Amino acid sequence: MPSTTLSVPDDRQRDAERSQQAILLAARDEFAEHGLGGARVDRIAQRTGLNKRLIYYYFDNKDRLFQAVLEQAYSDIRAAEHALHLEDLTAPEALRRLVEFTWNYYLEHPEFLTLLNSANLHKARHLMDSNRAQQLNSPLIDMLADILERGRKDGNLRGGIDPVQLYISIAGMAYFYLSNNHTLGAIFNQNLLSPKAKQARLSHMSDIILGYALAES
Amino acid sequence: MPSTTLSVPDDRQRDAERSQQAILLAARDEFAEHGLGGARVDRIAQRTGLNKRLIYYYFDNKDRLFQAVLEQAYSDIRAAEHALHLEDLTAPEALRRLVEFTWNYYLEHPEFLTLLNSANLHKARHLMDSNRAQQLNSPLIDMLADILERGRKDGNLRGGIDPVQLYISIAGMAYFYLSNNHTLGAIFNQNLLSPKAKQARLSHMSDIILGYALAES
Amino acid sequence: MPSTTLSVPDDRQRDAERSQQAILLAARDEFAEHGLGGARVDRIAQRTGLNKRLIYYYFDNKDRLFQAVLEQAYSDIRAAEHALHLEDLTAPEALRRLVEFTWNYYLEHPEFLTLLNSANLHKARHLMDSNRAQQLNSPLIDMLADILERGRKDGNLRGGIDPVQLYISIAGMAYFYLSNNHTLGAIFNQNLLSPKAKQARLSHMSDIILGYALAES
Amino acid sequence: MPSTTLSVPDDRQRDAERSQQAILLAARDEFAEHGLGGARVDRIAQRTGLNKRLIYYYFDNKDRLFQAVLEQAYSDIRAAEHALHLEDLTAPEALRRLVEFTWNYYLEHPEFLTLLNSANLHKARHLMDSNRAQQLNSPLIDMLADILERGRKDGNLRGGIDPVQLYISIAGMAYFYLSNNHTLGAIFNQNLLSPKAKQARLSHMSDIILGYALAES
DNA sequence: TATGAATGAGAATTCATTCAT
DNA sequence: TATGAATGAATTCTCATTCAT
Repeated sequence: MPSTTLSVPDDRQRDAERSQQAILLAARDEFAEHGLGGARVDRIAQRTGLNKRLIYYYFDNKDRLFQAVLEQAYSDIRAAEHALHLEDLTAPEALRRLVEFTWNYYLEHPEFLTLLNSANLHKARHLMDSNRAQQLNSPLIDMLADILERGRKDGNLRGGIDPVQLYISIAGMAYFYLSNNHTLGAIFNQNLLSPKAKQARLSHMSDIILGYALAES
Repeated sequence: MPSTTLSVPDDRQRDAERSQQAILLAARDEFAEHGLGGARVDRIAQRTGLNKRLIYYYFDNKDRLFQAVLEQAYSDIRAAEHALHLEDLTAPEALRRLVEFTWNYYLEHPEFLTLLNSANLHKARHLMDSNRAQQLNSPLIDMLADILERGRKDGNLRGGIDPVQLYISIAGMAYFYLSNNHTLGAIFNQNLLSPKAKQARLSHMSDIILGYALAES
Repeated sequence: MPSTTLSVPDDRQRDAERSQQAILLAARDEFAEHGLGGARVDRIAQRTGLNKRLIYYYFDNKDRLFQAVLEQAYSDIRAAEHALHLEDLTAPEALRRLVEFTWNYYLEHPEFLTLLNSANLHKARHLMDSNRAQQLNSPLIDMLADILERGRKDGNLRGGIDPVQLYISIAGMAYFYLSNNHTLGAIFNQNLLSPKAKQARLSHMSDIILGYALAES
Repeated sequence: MPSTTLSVPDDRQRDAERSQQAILLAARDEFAEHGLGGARVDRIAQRTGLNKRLIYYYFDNKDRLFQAVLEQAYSDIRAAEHALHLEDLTAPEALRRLVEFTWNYYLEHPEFLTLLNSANLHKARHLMDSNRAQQLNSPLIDMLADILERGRKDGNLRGGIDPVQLYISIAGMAYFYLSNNHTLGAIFNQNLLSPKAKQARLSHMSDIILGYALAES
């Protein structure tokens, strides 16, 4: 009567897992498109093809579903950050790589940006209620601190750089450009997402960050 | 004895104007707090003390009200930008002043940040439908281009800097810090809005921007 | 100081009269197009170019306005009926003339049909509340009775025809065709209002009525 | 023991069907009493005892509900027409039977008349949007054409009668009397719906129609 | 006479959520 | 686990009507 249930999930469990993932994905897209207030549980159900009732079965209510989506989003980006392996590069190369990574991740995960906007509109309440809080902690800050320290020692980065400030600046330069691309595009009357424009933005960001961090020779 | 009648609007006009302004202010706060989807017309009416019907009388529907709020927000920041008079300063000083202005404006007008987030969530549709579009155009870009050109000529700023890229970077560094301060605060477990933290952020931003723009000596 | 006011209306009175007529006309069209429940006081005001408040000033409320419109509509058709002078014709010609008149009046006053529909939807309550009730009484019934009697005496119409029944039949054959032309057109998939179709309808109606009323020879 | 399951729908299905029918019936009465513009969704819900939300669940909005009501009304009268079996009668008898049927159907289904009025007020838009359009097509026209042809061949009906014109005349004579009975009653100051009056009306209609259609001997 | 501003009661529609199976 | 039916509480928007001048 025991117990292989944990290691060998039966079909029902696999279906359950699959349903939850489908809901999570559909909810992520819905919340990203419409925000928390504009998202519709009905639409999420439609997106999955599953019954609306199931959403409540697995996630209790809309707010908890949003919380789960946020947790997943953070979990995803943390996994990507872990895969970076900046420690194998010189400090300046690592810094450049970090700028590239940030830019590309935001570019490839536009939903992440709007989800964060929504989370902040609600004063990060959903994150603070989360008990998977540990996954919020970015390893990047420690990695960045290491890089900065390593660069300082090697003499190819200047000293005295605050890793948190630098991280926020890198993220901010990418984030603002992409998150606000619609209003910026309207104001400047130009397409900020053409391949050329995207390339130019990354160059500019790298120039600024490395211009700031490189040791003066 | 006659004739100040032109400069002194009668009560009716004044009331209409006043009512519209009151609605606009209340709506701004409501939209800023809750986003477009989360805002409630009822609450806006309550905030003004006026009848809900009046909101529809003057603004037709929630979307047009949001549009009017955005127009006002842009109109306000453009007015502040006009008052800057950067042309009286040296190029490096003007640049530093611009960074400060951006930072302080966002700090003092947190509603502006969330309004822009909402506008972008809706793909800037409300701005594009606006026929007060000219007020979107920031004079800052031209001012910044002038500064950069002046600095290059005077030999105290490096050449080849794109004013649009630089503007977005300045704005982005301030915007991201403030707009996302709740999630960032949760992640870093620190208060980003203490006086000290705010001072540190402004210093960092100025350092980065000026470090990038100053001519190498 | 005295008194020509009754016979020589001053400008203000003329304006007042003109405003009331404008409202009445606009209201007639609005009620005819949308029915009593679907009519909008705002739209009536817009149609006149006058202020909405004026409608209430002159007509108290929407129901009384509808009542006034109905009274006017009956007054108009009674005036047209009075102008018929059927007494100058032989009985069969008078009958044919009456069929023609009915058909043409309905054709030229489509609003009359929908107004009557609305009046009946409300169980003629507005007419019964009217104190201009006398204008409801159609002279046609008496005229028709005279014709039928005259024809019987002259031997060119059969006897024993009830004028009320005949009147309702004439009216009904015209009314139903025109009032229900949209649904009939949809069912029969043909245009009932082409010149040819209208001509055919009038012929058919005359045939039926005269076929019924003419004395067998 | 198994297997009547196919013929006996389970409770859920039965309830859904029953709810929809209840809504349809209540809506029919509400629309018939007040017209489309005057009908209230709230009242329809109250009439059914069901939740108002359910109306939208099944019928989307008020206009589509009205459309469904119209479709049902047409479906009902078509079913009654199908049950007539006029082909077993001689042509004159069939014609008389048709007049009687029309009169009695309108008399027993007064809601049908006001529903049609409303449909026409809206220019039959709801019917034209219906994709159950085939149920609009009355078999009566074909039946009537057959009768007329049969009568002509048998020599007991005159030739050259247009079935559409005749159908509209029969319907119109009944419709107008009943649909406008309130205004007619007010004008003629008599009760048009007393048993005697109803009998007289049917006689008159039959006289007119048969007088018109019978072959002259 | 005429008008723009303002309102309360409602009316259609929506939405998150629960029921029953 | 999964689902269609059902609901109460909003929520946006409307409408006839009145206020104040």
